[in-house]
Amino acid sequence: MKSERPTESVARIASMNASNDTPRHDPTRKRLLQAALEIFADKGFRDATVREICARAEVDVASVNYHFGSKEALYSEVLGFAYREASERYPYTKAGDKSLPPEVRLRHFIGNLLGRMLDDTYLGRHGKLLARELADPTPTGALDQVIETTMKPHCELLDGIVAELVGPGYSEADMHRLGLSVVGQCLMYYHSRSLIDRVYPEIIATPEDIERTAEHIARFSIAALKHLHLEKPAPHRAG
Amino acid sequence: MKSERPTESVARIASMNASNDTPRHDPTRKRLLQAALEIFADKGFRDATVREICARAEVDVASVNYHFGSKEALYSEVLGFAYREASERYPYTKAGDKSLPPEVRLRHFIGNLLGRMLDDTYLGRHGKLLARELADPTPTGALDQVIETTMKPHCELLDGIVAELVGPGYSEADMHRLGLSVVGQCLMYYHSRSLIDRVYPEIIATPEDIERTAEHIARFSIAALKHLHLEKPAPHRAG
DNA sequence: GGTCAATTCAAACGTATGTTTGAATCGAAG
DNA sequence: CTTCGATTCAAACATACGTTTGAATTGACC
Repeated sequence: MKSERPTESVARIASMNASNDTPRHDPTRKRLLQAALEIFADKGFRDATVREICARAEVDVASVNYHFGSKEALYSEVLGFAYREASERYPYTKAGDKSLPPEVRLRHFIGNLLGRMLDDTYLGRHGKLLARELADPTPTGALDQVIETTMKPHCELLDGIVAELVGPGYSEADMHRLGLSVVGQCLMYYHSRSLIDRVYPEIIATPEDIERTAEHIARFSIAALKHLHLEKPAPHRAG
Repeated sequence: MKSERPTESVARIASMNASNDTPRHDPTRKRLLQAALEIFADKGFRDATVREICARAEVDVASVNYHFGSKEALYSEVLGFAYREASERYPYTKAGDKSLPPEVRLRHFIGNLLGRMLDDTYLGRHGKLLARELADPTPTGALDQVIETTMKPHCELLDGIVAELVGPGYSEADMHRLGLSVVGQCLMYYHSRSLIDRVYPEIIATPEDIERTAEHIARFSIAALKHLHLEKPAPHRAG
């Protein structure tokens, strides 16, 4: 038996999205968003409980239903919020600045992306939440919107940089594979952190190590892109 | 109030591990392992339920406790089983054959690793389960053993190939970063599958596409490794 | 056939969790 | 001060889920 309240809350969320984040003074809601971001990033959607989020936000468990309508709707809201905040903390303006050489732009892109994954301050949670959602999308359907509105433009930005570095003569699919080869090197530092911490803990142990890693990824990628034409595809393999 | 049964089951599991997989005719247990592998790979540890696993295996829910002691112990067993089976399906013998050139060996390594991630037949679940565990380790502690006994040797194998291709003059940490740059390109095809399917679905849509992707990763990596010495590290960045 | 250990079974148990409910409280406006 | 909508609250609800329990069944051995 659903009361009328969730419908009202859902409508409120819809108007929030449509108005592109109208400023609101609503301390409870803000506290919930912040607490949820921390706990969802840490534990994922399934393991995070409404009770734990509300305890951290110091509000009553019914508040999630009142302000957001459901745990899922809260998660969707948090995901969008996370992406917007990560973009502020790690902006892509230099990567998008076409007056800079493509090598420099690529370095900025990689530094930003890796920073989001590995920043252990409170803002690193945004990147972590996104990486987690990519690896195991929640049934909320929130990922589709985030990909369309924000991640896709970043993929296109990277495709442009890659195209300048590698030169002409590659299919569209291969151009995409090139971009993914760059991005994959960064994302694995989140997705395979458990392996890295056990096998090679020294390489991202400190902020300096992280910077060295970003520089290494940039160097590896630039070397690959500039010299790809020298490596011929291998002959087709049987079976 | 714990009965004596779990202790007995745990001791049985320990002797299984110690004896290096003594052959056993135990249809219920086998059916549970197989069903659990499928469902754990698909849904992860938390979302998979004992009831669903038992339904698929067509056994009673108490069987998990009887044969394995707990859901966690079942998962640990499945993880080890998954890794052993994946190694049979995608062996690393050619990648480890030092009579072959390092380029060829790297191609085999990458083809194996990517195949595990993207094989949609029943055997692909092994790689998927491992990738999932890497991204979000379960509280079972099972990952430590799998990493020590099997994944670490594969990392070392790759480190050897990389060393031959890149030549001397790099620190140990940088050698590790190089290996990870290769592995990361493969792993992202699992971990970021949700993004790829939405943004660039065409690049791993068919088995032929997957092969092209493996070839691309090999080519990118070989180009990078062979020409890394031509790319100087960028100057230190402020802030 | 009887005995005994192993195995299976359905029901029960104890705990967890998202959601709902109706009352109480709060804050703004008249 | 009263009214009214918004918000918060604690308790309850309905469902889910890993685990336990004691009885029933099975299979091997004598």
